[in-house]
Amino acid sequence: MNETVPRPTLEAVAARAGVSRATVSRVVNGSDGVREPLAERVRQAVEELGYVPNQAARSLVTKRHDAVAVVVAEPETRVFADPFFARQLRGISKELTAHDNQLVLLLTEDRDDHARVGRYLAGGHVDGALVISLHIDDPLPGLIQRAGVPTVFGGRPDFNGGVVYVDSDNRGGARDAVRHLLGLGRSRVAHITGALDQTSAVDRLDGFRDVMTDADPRLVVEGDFTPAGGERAMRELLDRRPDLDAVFAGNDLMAAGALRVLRERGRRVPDDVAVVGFDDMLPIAEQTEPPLTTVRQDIEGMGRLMARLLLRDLDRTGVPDEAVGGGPSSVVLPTTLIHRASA
Amino acid sequence: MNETVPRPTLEAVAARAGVSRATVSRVVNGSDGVREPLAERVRQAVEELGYVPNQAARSLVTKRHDAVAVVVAEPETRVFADPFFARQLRGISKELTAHDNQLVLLLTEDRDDHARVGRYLAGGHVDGALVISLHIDDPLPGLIQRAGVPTVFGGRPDFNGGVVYVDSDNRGGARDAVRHLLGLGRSRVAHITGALDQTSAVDRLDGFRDVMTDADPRLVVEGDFTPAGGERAMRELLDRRPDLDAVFAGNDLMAAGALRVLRERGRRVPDDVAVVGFDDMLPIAEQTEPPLTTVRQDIEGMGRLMARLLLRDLDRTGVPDEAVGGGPSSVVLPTTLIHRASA
DNA sequence: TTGAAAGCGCTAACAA
DNA sequence: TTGTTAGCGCTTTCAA
Repeated sequence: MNETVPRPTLEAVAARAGVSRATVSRVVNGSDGVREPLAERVRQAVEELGYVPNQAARSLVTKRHDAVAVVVAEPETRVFADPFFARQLRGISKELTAHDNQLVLLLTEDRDDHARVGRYLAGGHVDGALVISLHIDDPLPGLIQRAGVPTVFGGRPDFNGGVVYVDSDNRGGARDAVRHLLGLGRSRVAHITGALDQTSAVDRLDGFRDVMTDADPRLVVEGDFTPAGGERAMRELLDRRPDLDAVFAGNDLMAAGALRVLRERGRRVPDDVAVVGFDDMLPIAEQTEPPLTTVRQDIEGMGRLMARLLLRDLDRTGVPDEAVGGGPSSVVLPTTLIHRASA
Repeated sequence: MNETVPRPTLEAVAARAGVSRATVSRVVNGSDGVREPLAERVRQAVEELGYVPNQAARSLVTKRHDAVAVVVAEPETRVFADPFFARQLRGISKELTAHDNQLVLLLTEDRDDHARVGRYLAGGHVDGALVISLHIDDPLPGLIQRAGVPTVFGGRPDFNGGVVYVDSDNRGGARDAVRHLLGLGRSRVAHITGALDQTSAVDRLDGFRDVMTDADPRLVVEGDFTPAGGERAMRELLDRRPDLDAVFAGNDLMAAGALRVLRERGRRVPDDVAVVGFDDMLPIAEQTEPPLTTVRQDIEGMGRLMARLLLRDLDRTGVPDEAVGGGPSSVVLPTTLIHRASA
């Protein structure tokens, strides 16, 4: 099972084709300036020998790796249950693949992993980093900054400073959701927040408060983005304010949990209680009972955009940021309210 | 945002510590044979300069990368909805991390990606590969074999040949599930299979048939491992054989879908129809209504074991397999029936 | 125990 | 257009 056959080198190809290493290198890298008959001979030699360039040697001189680290800063087990992560990853992967970049996945389980990640990024294995699912007060951004690696964050970080991030308009989306509920004639609108150590949850809560300026504090319960958390929160809300007539949940998973509790308690949705979620996570949002009205955000698109911004930045090799207008800037993507049966 | 500061090299550290490059290299790599005072001086220089070894240069000479590719051969969107993937990945990541190996993730979206993956593996970027979620007739194993990269598969491949894999005892687990249903006095036991282009689904079906040797073919419907597929299959089963009194679903997600349909059709679980799943995917299996009796497999453990087998193989550098007993061999992990309320 | 020197496989000036 | 040559930063004999 061990690899034993030594791979052919540029040298070997050159010898076989009867040219110099430089010529082979040119052909292999698609730079022009090699006359066709020669190029063809080289290609044939490459083919015959099954030559594949040694990436380490190439990186050593080019200082490029065509690889990007994706750091998933999720110390909780949420990453298991929440398809959000997989979807964003898929978007990132697609975009990186389309530009021939490799994805090096760095999963950080706990704080100990941070040092390892910092070391890895500082080690110059990758050209850049994408950080998703960052939590408030996470030391990761500091480490990354110190490592000096170009980075794009998924979701607004909890500090300011010239970092680039891609996020959805969480606050605006939340406002839309709540306004929709008010438009339905509801007045006692509750909110189940996400985990408040993430800015997305904080921003959605802020959006809720923007509209419900004088909401009873008992109408807001902190959840954790999981279905179980949604159930727990819903129970608490019903206990505190049995007269509530609408719920805005911080994501669809929690909304699904809330729907279960409402059914269990005999409340009809949307007649007694209208429910709006966030994400439009399919197929979940379509399959709840009743199907969920929710705020759509394009999770895969966010992933793709993150990768695109990073790659664009990486391509401007050597050109100082000032010369091209300050580098890439953060993007906040719009959300859309999707009307289904729950509100 | 672009990296501009050149990293310090071994040379720089050597100069600062007043020693040769060789000595620095020895200290950095923890090989003994450097006297303490000198070693200390080197360590200090490393610290002051913030030196981190250049992995490309190191790989060029050692031919090691301390990186492993994880190939997810999932062309469907199932990877989004099914936590199976994330869980196995987490196990792999933990084990690799514990041994200071990096995880390079290769997501293959469609057949076109195969060539890319083959090229990557052949390119000698990684020391080995882990392949999960392989489908029957997938050309990937062939490509990988040609690339000559040590590989461990997650799940039994659909061909024989000296490949190493880690799998659960799908067939045995299925038998346990069906026998449990029979033990409950059920006789008209149906089976919702997984996607039959994966050996895990085939093996579970075989296990079902081992016990239900003369089952009505109408009691078997092909599903696809998704909740929606479970619903569809359950509807079809009820239409075909309204008198069925038990269902063994190929995984918990489908079981959850089946439970929804049973409730919708007014069948009580387990009174009218007993249901058993597969995976013990938490929290799903615990939160269905009623909680799911299911066959547990240790998904994360499988991931960890795959990584361990690969790394063990990798460590035997240069030693021919014959000398150490034929290399690692495949492992089939036992399953456990978990009793909850659904059967 | 330490250092000098060769060379891993490649790219990129520079020359021809 | 093609070839020659000098490294990229590191490990690893081999000598001292």
